[in-house]
Amino acid sequence: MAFIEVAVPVPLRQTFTYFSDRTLVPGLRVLVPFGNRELIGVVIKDAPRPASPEKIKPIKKIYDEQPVLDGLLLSLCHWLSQYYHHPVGEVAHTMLPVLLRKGESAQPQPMQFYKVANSVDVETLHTLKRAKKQYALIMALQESPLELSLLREQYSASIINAVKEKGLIETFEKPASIEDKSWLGKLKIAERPVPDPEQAIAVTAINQQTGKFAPFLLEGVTGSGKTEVYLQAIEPVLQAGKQVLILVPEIGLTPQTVDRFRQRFGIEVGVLHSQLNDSARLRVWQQARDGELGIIIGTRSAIFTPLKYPGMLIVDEEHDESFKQQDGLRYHARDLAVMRAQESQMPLVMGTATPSLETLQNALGKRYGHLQLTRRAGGAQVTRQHILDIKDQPVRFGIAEGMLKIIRQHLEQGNQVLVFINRRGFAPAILCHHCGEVEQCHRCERPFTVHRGHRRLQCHHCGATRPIPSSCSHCHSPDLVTEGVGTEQLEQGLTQLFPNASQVRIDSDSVRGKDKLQQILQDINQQKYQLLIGTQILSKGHHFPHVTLVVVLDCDGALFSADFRAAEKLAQLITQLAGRAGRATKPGEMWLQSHNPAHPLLQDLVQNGYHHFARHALLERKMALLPPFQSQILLRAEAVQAEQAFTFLQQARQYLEDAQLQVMGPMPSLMEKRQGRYRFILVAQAAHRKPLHNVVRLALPAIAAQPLASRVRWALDVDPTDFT
DNA sequence: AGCACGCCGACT
DNA sequence: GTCGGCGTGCTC
Repeated sequence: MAFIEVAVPVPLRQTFTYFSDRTLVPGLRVLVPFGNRELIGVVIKDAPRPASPEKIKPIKKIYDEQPVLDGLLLSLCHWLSQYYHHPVGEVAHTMLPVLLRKGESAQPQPMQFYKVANSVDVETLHTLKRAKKQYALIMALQESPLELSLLREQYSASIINAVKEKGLIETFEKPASIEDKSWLGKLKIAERPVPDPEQAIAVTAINQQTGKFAPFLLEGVTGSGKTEVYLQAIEPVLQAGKQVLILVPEIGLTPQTVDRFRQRFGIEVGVLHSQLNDSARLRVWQQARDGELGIIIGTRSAIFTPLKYPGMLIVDEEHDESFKQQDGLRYHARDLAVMRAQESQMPLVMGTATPSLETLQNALGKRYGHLQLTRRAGGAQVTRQHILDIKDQPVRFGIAEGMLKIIRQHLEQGNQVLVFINRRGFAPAILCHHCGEVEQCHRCERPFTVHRGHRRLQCHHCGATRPIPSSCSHCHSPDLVTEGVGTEQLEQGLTQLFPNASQVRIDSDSVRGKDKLQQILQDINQQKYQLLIGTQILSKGHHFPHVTLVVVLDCDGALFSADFRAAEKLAQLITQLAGRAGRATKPGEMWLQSHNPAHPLLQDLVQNGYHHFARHALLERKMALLPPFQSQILLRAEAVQAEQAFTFLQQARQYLEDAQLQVMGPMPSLMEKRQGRYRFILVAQAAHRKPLHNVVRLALPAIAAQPLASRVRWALDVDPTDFT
């Protein structure tokens, strides 16, 4: 008889003890009775003899022979639970593919194949000469048998059924087997370009660290060939029979990206993206665990893929926000990559043209190796950036008069124009249309946020509020502006202003659906549209050779946002956008509309580029006592009755009072109300991670035990990136 | 989170 | 008289 500690998927910060007639290794899935239901939990370790053994229930079923969380992933699970202060059972659950959470086998499954029936001869084929598609299917199968799901992707159900009815094809099963490292035999390196000196230096630096924990920031301007560095850096890793895991942003996982890796090495690439179905996902997971895949490319959650032969980790577009999970276990895949690289003693390459300030600070502080690519391949020209002062200018639909003229010029030359609305982190600041002065909190020197509902300004740093003023505190002009324009308003306005230009809107609403985005992007590059209106999505990974003008409308919103990261995000966006437009023969220009053309961050960005901007922004963060120089933990609460959420945080605040911590709030979240619930946040920060986490760890049980804790929805967010 | 138990309002 | 509203208490 053995007592076993099991992590159960419930939001309780504890494990539960069960008994079993045999000892169980950590990481196995087991079925356990829990209250009046049964749950699938993960074995954590042997438990000591419990104080009250009569309460202990038996383990009902053991799912695995072999742990689904190996030693390294299990220790990552514990780390996650500690660091993100999240219930260990939920962490374990999040780390597993959906089907494994439901009790599916983790072993390779026999695969169903279709082949041409033995009875089929030339004559029967002849009868198909009018059924072209059926004929093609048979010919394809004659080439080689195909797997069920693969065949379904290429041929419609009616065609498959038709030939099946005629008895022309039959299924057979390929027994499950583990083809450990089978890819190694197929590995052959396609011809590769000669790296330029900077690329060569980067590749060499990375490869000198094989088998060691070695994080690198690969800071390379757009078009400088970061992917080529990845490709050449992983070459010896693969040749040594080790695996490479590559994380890419949500939107960056295109077939082209995958093809580039597949073609260079001639081996199958495991792909994990958000639209993949559960069984395909499980198969890649299993193949990676059993060493059957050399390269795995995936989005955020791919960081939990087990690797039998861990060789190297790559995080592409390291700065991308999609690496941070925004609900449940709010982990950051880039930070987890660092943990995994450390655990498995392997190099980690984080590549981007616009490093996050967190990573940049680590690189400047020599904790990460810092590799730079400053040269653009193929003589591509830099998009010239300008700032358009819109103080006192007539503005129509968010576009200044002067800007309209420039747009018209580009359209008349038959070029495409991209109008970009920056709504991210949009917190309406109030500023003077005459002098550009922004109303600020005197104590924090941070802009006030307008809260229309209460007709008040509020400082999102200290929580102070005051009424909305009627005139500018600097020049006394009554012409104060707050709100930016929405996409729809802009779209209507542009139709009115440029009736002859066909336009398309690209935001998360208009591109919902699997291939919609790819289709629109294709249409854009075939010049079916002249005016492109868009948000975030446009800045990621796609290239628009016919766009010669990029207009960014609301820069002020980001420069004076209550979200201190808004300026960094704006700079990343502008830089990424600038890299996407134009080409060698058709250089592009970019115009940024602002009431504050002299703003140092904006000036720095336009004149000296992101590289320079980021180093300045770091200095500002340091002076303002903000991340990455301070650690933050955010407590969110939401409730139908605003009062309840507010009071909950107010009470929670008491438990967080500590000399080493600064606690701010509670204050309304930037987006005060969502889905009928009022949302508030409380921010705790400290210069050092340790005391902050210690205080939170001690306070949590008390916070969770508050009567209001079960009445409001609340959650912790460690290292928050989003204050909406 | 779920799920049961428990105590007060408008229905067959 | 019962169905069901959601408050609160527990889960090895």
